[in-house]
This record gives sequence, C-alpha cells and structure tokens, in this order.
Amino acid sequence: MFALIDCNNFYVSCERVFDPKLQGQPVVVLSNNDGCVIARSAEAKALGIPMGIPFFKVKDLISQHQIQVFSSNYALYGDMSQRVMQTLATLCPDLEVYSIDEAFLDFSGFQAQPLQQGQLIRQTVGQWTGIPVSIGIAATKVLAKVANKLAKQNGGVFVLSPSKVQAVLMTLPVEEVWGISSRWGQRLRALNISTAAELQATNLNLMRQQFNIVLERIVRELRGESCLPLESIVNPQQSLVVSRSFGQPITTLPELKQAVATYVSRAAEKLRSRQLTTSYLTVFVRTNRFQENYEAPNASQGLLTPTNHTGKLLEIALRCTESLYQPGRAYKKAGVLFQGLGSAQSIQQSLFEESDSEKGAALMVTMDRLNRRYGRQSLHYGATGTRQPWAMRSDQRSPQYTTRWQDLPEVHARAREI
DNA sequence: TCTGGGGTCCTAGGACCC
DNA sequence: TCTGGGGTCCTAGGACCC
Repeated sequence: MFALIDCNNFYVSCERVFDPKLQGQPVVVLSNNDGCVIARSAEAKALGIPMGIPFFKVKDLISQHQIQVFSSNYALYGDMSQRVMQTLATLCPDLEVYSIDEAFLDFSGFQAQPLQQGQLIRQTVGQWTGIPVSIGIAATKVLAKVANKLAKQNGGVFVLSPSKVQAVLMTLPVEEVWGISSRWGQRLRALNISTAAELQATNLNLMRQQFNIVLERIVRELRGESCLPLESIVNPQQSLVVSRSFGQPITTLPELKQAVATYVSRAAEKLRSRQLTTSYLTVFVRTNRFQENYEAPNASQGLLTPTNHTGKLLEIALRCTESLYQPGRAYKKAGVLFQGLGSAQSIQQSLFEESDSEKGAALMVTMDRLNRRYGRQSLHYGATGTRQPWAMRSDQRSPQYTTRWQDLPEVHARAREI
C-alpha cells in the first residue's frame, strides 16, 4: 500500500508561510525569467488563471483582481521542501522523495488504519512546517496519484480502497492518469479509450505493441498490480543541466560566451557540491522558438579525464560556443549539459592527459567556500562578465527567509497597555 | 514586446566484437 | 562472385514527469 503526499500549491504555500497576509488572497508564482505562471493559489485558480500560461497574457486579469505576483525563489522553496521531507521521514521510514513537493510512502505497515495515519501525517507536517498537504492512499503508485486528486476535494486525505476503484476510474479522463500526456491521450482516444476505466480494461499486449512497456505498466497499476516499487534509495544522478532564457535576446558572440560561461560556472559548482565529475559536455543555444527559422544547435565534446574544475570546463564550453555562433541570429536561450557523471572520489585517470592538479582542486575548494560565505559570484571567472545585461528577469522575488542571514524575518512585539 | 527549467526512461539503429 | 548469427555498448530522439 502506498501513500502519495503532495504539497498544495507548493510555491504559493511557501510564500504564505512568511507572509500570512497572503492567506485567502489570490496569489501566483512565476517561472524563471518571469515567463509563465507555474503556481496558483485556489483563489487565483477560481479567477481563471490557467497553469503554465505566459505571464503577459494574464497581466490584465492579474491587475484587475489585484492578484499578488511572485518571481520564483528556489532558495526558499528548496529549503522548505527539505523541511517537509525531513518531517515525513520521522513519521514513516520508507520514503521516496519524488519531486520538490511530492513524496511516496510505503504504507504497508499502516494497513489497519490508513486514514488515521494519513490524517496524523497531514496534521504534523502542517504544524511543523506551515505547509498544507494532501494525501492519497491506494494499492499502487498510479492509484495513489488518483487518490491524491480526490484528497484535494475531500478534506485532505483519501483512501482509495479496491471496492471504490472502478467507480472512480469511470469518471476520470484518460489524460489525468499519471504517465498519460495529452499526446498519448489523443492516440488512446483514437482507439476508443477515453477514461481511466477503459484504459484499465484494455488488452495489455495491444498497449505494449502500440505504445511501449511504460503504458503496459500503467494499465497493470490501474488494475491494482504494483509494478512501480518505492525507490527509497536515490539513484546516482546521470545528467546535470543549467540553462536559462535571456532577459533580452543576445546577438553578439562576446555576450553569448559570457552567458554560457555563467551557466558552466553554476553547473560546475553543482557538480562539486554533489561530489561529482563530468566526462561529456554539451553546449546548446536557441533562437526564439515562437518565431520562424527557429534554430537549436548544439555542440559536444568528451573529456579524456573526468573533471569538475570550472576553468577546464570553461575552456571546452567556450570553444563549443564559438563553433555554434552565427552572426545575425538573435539568441533567446542557452545552456550547458553535463553527462557521464561519476564520483569525484574515484577518477579514472587518462594515460594521455594530466589530471586536475592538487592546486586546481584547492582553488575550487577555496572559491566555493568564499562564495558560500560572501554570496554567489563573489569570486568568479572573468569569462562570466560583470554587467550581464542579458540576465533573466526576476522582478518580484521574495526574500530568502530561511537561507540568508540578511533576509531573516524580524518580529516586532509591543506590550499593550491594559 | 513578452511564452521556464531540470530531470528520467525507453527504443531504434549503428558500430563493434567474437 | 559467393559472404552468419548473436551479442553488447553507445547515442539520438521521443516520450513522460514536476
């Protein structure tokens, strides 16, 4: 038996913890670059703000209803996520952190009173972190996802017992099943499968032939046959991406190189903080994907010796960038992808290339330490530039209440005269 | 004018090996 | 001129997720 814990409107809820005036108010949180709406309070949903809509398309609606708007603040959301997950771990040891705002729990131990257990978890997380959660409980992960939807409409906790499954699936559009997107939904509808119940009843071999083993597993899970185990052991990471859209398009090579250098620096920092190295690097650039002549070229290079040294990675990435750049293009986005990740502790040395010198490694340690202490980018490579006019927009970011001393909330108390 | 970012898994096809 | 069968590894591309 599985439970899926899902934080309600997570990013909005994080903002509300530190600004209680936002309770009951319509609130939205924007994506990076203030591009799209990616979180909405219940009040904002009720006013008709769709998920994922470009901000500029709802600007009028937002000012008309005085909806509060926040740029995304991942330092805050990441830290709040950790607090929620730590709380869950104290209540149920078998835990899979599935995303920033979701976790699966193995509920086999609580089979006798799953509803009461769910309510206890919900109450404790609320009390310890201030984040409201919904909990769906069922025999498989896919069914727990369904149960979670119902929990949001029914007091926060819902147990989907086998006797209720059929009736619930009959009312559920096939695209709302976990793992079925609108694309697959269209193909399924063409086969006369439009509800979750019809998908559950379909032929397994047909699904495997027409789609793949992923869909076959989803059908089995809908039938109550568990195919997706709890993955409590974190798999080693396989790839790492840092990419951003630009606040304004880039047309010159020096600026493009600055942007790529900035993303490489950030990605190398992430590698080091996770004790990883990379052995394969890809740089990609993109023009505006909403215009004609959209282009998205990339250039890759393997490394003889895996590394996480910013300087070495910069050298390769900047060469790749030069090979990609075409004068006359307006670039809207760039990024760097590291693959072939491995442990920084056990580096396979190359016969033909010198490995990171001790000096180089010490430099990285020092740089990371200074930047942790004095703030990101306090010490950085010159290649990343200083002005960065292309930097992403983030006009309405809240303070880093929990991860930055200067941003710690202050509480003022005054004795009231009686 | 403006339209996000970071991941995983699966499959097909090519290169290469014995 | 004729020219097998079976396997692994790697990569690119397509699909999905939050």
